[in-house]
Amino acid sequence: MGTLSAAVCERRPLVVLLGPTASGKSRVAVQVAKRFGTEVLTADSRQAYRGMDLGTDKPTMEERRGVPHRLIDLADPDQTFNTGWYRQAALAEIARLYAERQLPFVVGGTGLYIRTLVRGLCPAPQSDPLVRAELMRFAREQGRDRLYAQLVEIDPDSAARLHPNDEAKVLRALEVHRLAGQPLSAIHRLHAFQDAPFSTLLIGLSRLKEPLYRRIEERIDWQLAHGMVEETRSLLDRGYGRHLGALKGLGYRQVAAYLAGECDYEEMVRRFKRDTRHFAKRQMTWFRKEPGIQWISVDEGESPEGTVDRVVRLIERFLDSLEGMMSSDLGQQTTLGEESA
RNA sequence: GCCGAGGUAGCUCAGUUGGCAGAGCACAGCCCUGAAAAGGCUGGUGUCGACAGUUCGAUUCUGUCCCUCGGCA
Repeated sequence: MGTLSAAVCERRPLVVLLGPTASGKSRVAVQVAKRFGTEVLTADSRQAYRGMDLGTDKPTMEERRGVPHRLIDLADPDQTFNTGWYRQAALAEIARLYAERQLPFVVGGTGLYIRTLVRGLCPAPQSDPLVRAELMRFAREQGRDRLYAQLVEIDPDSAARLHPNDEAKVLRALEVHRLAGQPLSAIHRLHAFQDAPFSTLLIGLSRLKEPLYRRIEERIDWQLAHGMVEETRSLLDRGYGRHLGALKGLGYRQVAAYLAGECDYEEMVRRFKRDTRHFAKRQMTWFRKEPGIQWISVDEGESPEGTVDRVVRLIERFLDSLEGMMSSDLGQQTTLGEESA
């Protein structure tokens, strides 16, 4: 049975808990979800893959403590999970929760997924394997510069924005042009992340760099001690090759290189930790630019319960503000999150 | 103690036939609209071990000393 009033539910509230890897989101999230009698909607591009559990730091059944976790285990490692797929699945879960009068509570660190959930995804056509394969072959045979030259020709605005070496994005822009018959930059211009389908509260969990990096290393040591190498080996044995996007994720990539004899164990650990630190840094760069995040900085001494309380208070205040809104405010994005930004 | 090799960026090292020192990694900053844990861009002043000599000029050549690592004692 849900906890949202009809009035609040109509305003389509959406609460997001985000932060860099190893900031402690998952643990806090379970407690927060419990307090509001709701579920956890994961926003994590890697936890979407089945059979990739340890390496993606999926909470165990025990850790979930009876709180349903959604949007994980949606795809097999040889499928290409992506932003569009995620968004569609997430919107379906959110609609279901509203029907049950429950608060949608999104938790994760994949910045793009969160952004497209909160501000929409431009209506460009989804990726087409055939077109993509053809473009990749062109790039391989003719070189990146020739690929980029094509983009300069058909979509100079996108080309100006992208570096010739950024093959993945150059490829995508060419793909869209071919499928949609118009440049990606034109589609972006119309969209510009202007959708606001929800009244959103964004809560960010931050930690100082040093303690965060230490937590990252500790988690990796734990993962390796609890079967990370075996999990990777088992994926490879089942025929999921290293070229797959899923196997290019943190940890799996480094362990696979080690299993292939490309480096020794110690070097693998070093790279795993280093690349994860770099990733956390990139996440923070992304989140810093994201408007409206209300940051909670967690210091080392704080208990998880303390953090939970702070998050709960923010959410209660947010829900109260929605309760008090006139119906004419419907559809407007709340600015609660920007007050202390 | 003797012989050999070496002391240059946080680390590993390159280099300057004498002219304001440069790579990789680490680290830092940034970009991102269906691959996003992916992909991409940018950032190098450090008593060139110390002191003295030669020189217009020494991190580079010479001498002495200090330190590190091998080998022999």
